[in-house]
Amino acid sequence: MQLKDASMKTNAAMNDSEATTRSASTTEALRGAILAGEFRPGERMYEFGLSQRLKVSRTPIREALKSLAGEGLLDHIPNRGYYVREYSIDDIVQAYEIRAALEGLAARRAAQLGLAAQERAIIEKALHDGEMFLKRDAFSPADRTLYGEINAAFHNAIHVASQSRMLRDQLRLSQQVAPSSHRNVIAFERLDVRRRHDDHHRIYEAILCRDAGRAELLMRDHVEGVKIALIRAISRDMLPTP
Amino acid sequence: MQLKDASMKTNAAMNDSEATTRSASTTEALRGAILAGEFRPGERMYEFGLSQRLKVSRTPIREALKSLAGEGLLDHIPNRGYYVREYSIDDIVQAYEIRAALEGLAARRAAQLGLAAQERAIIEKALHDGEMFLKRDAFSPADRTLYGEINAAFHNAIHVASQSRMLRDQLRLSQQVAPSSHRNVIAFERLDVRRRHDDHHRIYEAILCRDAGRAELLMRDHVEGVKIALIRAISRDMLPTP
DNA sequence: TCAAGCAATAATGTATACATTATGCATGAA
DNA sequence: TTCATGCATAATGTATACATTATTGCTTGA
Repeated sequence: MQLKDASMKTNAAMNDSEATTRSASTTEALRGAILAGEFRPGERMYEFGLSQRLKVSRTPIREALKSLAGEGLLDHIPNRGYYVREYSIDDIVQAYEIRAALEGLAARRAAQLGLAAQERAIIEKALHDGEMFLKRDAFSPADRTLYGEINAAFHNAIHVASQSRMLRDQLRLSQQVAPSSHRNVIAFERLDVRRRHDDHHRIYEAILCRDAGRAELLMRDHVEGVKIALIRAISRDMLPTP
Repeated sequence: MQLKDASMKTNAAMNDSEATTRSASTTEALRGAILAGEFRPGERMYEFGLSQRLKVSRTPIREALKSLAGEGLLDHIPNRGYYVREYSIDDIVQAYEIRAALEGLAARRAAQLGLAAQERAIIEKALHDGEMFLKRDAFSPADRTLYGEINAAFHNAIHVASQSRMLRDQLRLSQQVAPSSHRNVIAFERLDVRRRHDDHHRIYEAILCRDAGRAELLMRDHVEGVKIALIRAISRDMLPTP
């Protein structure tokens, strides 16, 4: 368990990570640890143990746990503590369905409202970076992270362009699923990446043309495509291990 | 302010409302009060004042506030307290867009998975109750609440039938918007209610036929229809008051 | 041998004291 | 007057003591 010390005052020099309160930095630390898979699904989160590890009292720990439960990362059973929420394969597939619907909506709104210059720049950079990426010979594990970032930049710009806080919040919830273990199941072959990247180009064009219906359709199909790829990858992995 | 005492042990006989902890009952009490419009949008929620009113210490109050912030009912500014979140008309319209997408998804899943006998029964009762309701001569304010319940029963049954906790959670978030004030703006004329109720019949048929695509389309259009009615009602109300 | 029940222990829930941060007002100088 | 400064006040943030609830393991009785 690699949790960093979340206390601030005791450490002379703070991280530049802008931690306002211990509650906030504890929340970030725990969220990161959960998403990084440092806790097993179903594992119980003991307040006292966490407070010792993070060098804070139980109070900010409890606040962090409550927040993370609200985000769906933990389950809370009164008088029985917090547990890392388990996401089944089916849950993750469902999350993609939800995300597909919401991303579609975001793309539609982005097309309706139009893109700001800065948003266009970010998207075009993401498209360019994607092209560079695809010129490589092979994809290392680190490359997956890299393309993940390029991909996130593209989608994030559209979320921002949708100009809807609620939509962004809901999208964040639908994306914040499945730590580590399940995530790497996703198929990551050249053809898949190529296809998804081409989707990005088409979606961007539709948004530029202010074709809201088309933007929504393409975006929704794009995310559904990832869902399908995931299902394919799973069923392929399942066959050898009956 | 009509907040009830949220403490349990001091009261000999508890409400049957199954309160497990003071945190939980406080959360319920505050959520209900906010949704009932007992706090004005933008109003600050002082921990100490609330703790006095609800006769509990600040600890459960703080837990409740954190939960409600996670649900989107409050905004939290570190070191500056919690505030009742303000939802603009545009926010509410956006919420309907999100809800339309998610309800559509729920209907699609319900059609794919099929309805259990109990779910069918609930939906048919809601359809029947709606018919009875429409036979009335006039609609009193109390009737709005009644039809609201019938409507909620119908939609809720489909949420359950979608068999997706995440979808239900996200739907709850998208519905838990706009207390009191804004909510009553919605057009509530016979033709509107008739139309929406007919939608329900058609949606149910599509689900029964396991026509997932049609169920989704109809449901989405159904909720979009409410959105349109809302926009119409607003622009109508706007004209007299420049 | 097994089940029921009862400590003992450990965890969560709650209250409260203390620490830190924001806010408003008074004071004083430009 | 106007603005800046600093202190008093009040609010939130944090730690901690105490209360309540779960859990565990042991004892006891059948």
